[in-house]
Amino acid sequence: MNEKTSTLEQVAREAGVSPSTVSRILNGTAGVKDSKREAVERAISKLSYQPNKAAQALASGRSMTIGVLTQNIASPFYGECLEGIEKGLSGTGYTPIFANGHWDAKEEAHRIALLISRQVDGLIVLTGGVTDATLVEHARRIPIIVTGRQLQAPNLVSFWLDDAAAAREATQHLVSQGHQQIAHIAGPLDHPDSQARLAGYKAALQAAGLAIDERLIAQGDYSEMSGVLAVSQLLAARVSFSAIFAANDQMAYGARLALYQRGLRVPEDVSLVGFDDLPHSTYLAPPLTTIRQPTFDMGIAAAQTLVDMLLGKAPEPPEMALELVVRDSTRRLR
Amino acid sequence: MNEKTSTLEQVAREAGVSPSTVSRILNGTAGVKDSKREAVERAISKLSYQPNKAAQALASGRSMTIGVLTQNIASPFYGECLEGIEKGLSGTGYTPIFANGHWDAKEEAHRIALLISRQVDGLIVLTGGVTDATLVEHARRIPIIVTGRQLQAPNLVSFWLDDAAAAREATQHLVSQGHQQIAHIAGPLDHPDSQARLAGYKAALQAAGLAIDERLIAQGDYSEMSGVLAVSQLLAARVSFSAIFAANDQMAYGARLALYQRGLRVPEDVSLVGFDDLPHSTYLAPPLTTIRQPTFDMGIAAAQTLVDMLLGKAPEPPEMALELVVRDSTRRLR
DNA sequence: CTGAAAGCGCTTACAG
DNA sequence: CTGAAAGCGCTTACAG
Repeated sequence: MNEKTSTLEQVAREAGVSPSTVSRILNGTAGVKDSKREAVERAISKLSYQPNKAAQALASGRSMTIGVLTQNIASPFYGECLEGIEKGLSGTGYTPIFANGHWDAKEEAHRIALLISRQVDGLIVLTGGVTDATLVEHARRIPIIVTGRQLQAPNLVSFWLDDAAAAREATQHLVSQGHQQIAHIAGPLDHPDSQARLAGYKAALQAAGLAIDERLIAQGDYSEMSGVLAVSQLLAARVSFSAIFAANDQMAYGARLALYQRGLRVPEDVSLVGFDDLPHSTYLAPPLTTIRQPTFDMGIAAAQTLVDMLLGKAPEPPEMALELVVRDSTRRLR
Repeated sequence: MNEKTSTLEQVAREAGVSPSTVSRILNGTAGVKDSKREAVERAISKLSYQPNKAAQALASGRSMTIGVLTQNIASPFYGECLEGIEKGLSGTGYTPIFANGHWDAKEEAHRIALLISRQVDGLIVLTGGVTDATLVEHARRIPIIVTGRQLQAPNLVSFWLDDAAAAREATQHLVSQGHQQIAHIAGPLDHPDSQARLAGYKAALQAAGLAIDERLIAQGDYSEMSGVLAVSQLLAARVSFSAIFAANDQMAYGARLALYQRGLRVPEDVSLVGFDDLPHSTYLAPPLTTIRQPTFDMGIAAAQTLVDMLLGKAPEPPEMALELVVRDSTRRLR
């Protein structure tokens, strides 16, 4: 064990050329006589040479890596987006490096600093609580894409979606089906998107001339378990409702289980709407009506936009939107 | 934009000491007079200095990173394990770097080579089709942990669980509830674990003196959709069954939806068992009886064992086992 | 306890 | 088209 790997210098010696030439062949910089190229390629495969990325990064000043800050790699919500980023980066020469912020602004700032000390050439920040100021500061050194907020700054592009409008549309969908008693399971209120979804819910009720009853608003934290508890809370309040709009799919899953355990059928007794359209939502029984987030496409777009910036091109972030997907968990009130 | 970061040399100048001293303070190597330490620490925070990891890796020969090869970061199955690895590594100074193999042996080998060229100090390989020989070869240079196979080699530790025994237990559970017509939804048969689970299913039937009816074995590919299709296929075969054992939870989810769509209740009409115990399975309606994989714990163990190897300690991989978790999707046949 | 110096494995102006 | 040389930002024997 602990064998040494071969170096560029050994390849050069083996091929009878200078290290500079090997480097140029490796990087496709400048033309090189065919005979030498072949000799070098033979030497490379003979020694099964792999360039040392750390040395390349140090010498060139570019690591060819992109830092990606998520909150929680294991969450189904981020998974889709990471796949998109990987896809968007494939073929560009850049490799993603993932880090977890764990929904903690301090931790996020720390992880970003760590990514930067790893010499990432660009940064993709997926939501989170790190301050705008921190991002703007980092953008002075490397290009940044950030999702889930609106932020204007040089060398930084933000992707933002209108959560309030989508929440309003989701609620409006229930209203249009004749529901008048519509409960809401809110997400953590320190998340801007939870606030927006709650606001959209209220706006839709008001627009329909329906009263907002605080007893029909339960507080969750985006976890499945909190969806279960929210339904208990709602039922305990003894204000009847025929529909629930949950601020994310995971809480909708929890709500669905809680209803099931109490013998309440979806959608016969209670219509249910989620938010996110996680991959699993199609497979819920019944399939869940929800707001589709373009997470995968956003991952692709984030990657491509960042690469454009790295290449000095003007970034052209595509338009993306949230959309209501009607499936079987909602039905007209009879 | 493109500001320069500060370097160790600048810190040294600012603090009025030599670069060597700054380096020693950074690494805790050798003692240093308090007055100098303070001066250096002041300089570091004044310049908000962050060491360049690429340079550190090059100079020291250690990158303090661990390569982690998964098949699919976005899958709920790997997510848990990655969380475990992150947790097991936290506080050790090592950072994980994730790569996706996409269930393609060629791609896996390529990703591993890429991780190694990134100078990772160790490797964790989560299942996959890369050959034993490739792993053994790489283990000559860096320590490796591999899951999902039994492999003996120097500088390499493998974690293996007895899928066949667990599948047998799952099936036996159904038998003990009086089920005699038990269907199986198999996983992709080029996966060793799918084969083992199928074998365990058959073994349990034989042990119970029940016939193996090939019409009750449907072929899936571990995806939810294939679970949906498998149920169609099973139903089309017109051989009655009162229970289904799916080779993974995702296919069980698909099966659950397909049964729902046909008006078949779980567990009243059909009992359902999965395999994996994904986080979501607790929230299925009804909560799914399944085989629990210690994915999170395995992630922790993989990380700790690898760090032990890196520290020159004798690795002591803990014992881990699969276990049946009985929830509400199975019931005694009446 | 501390510094000067060599070296890690590359890239890239600079010459030719 | 190609090579010699300097340099990227660190670490670490080697001296003292």
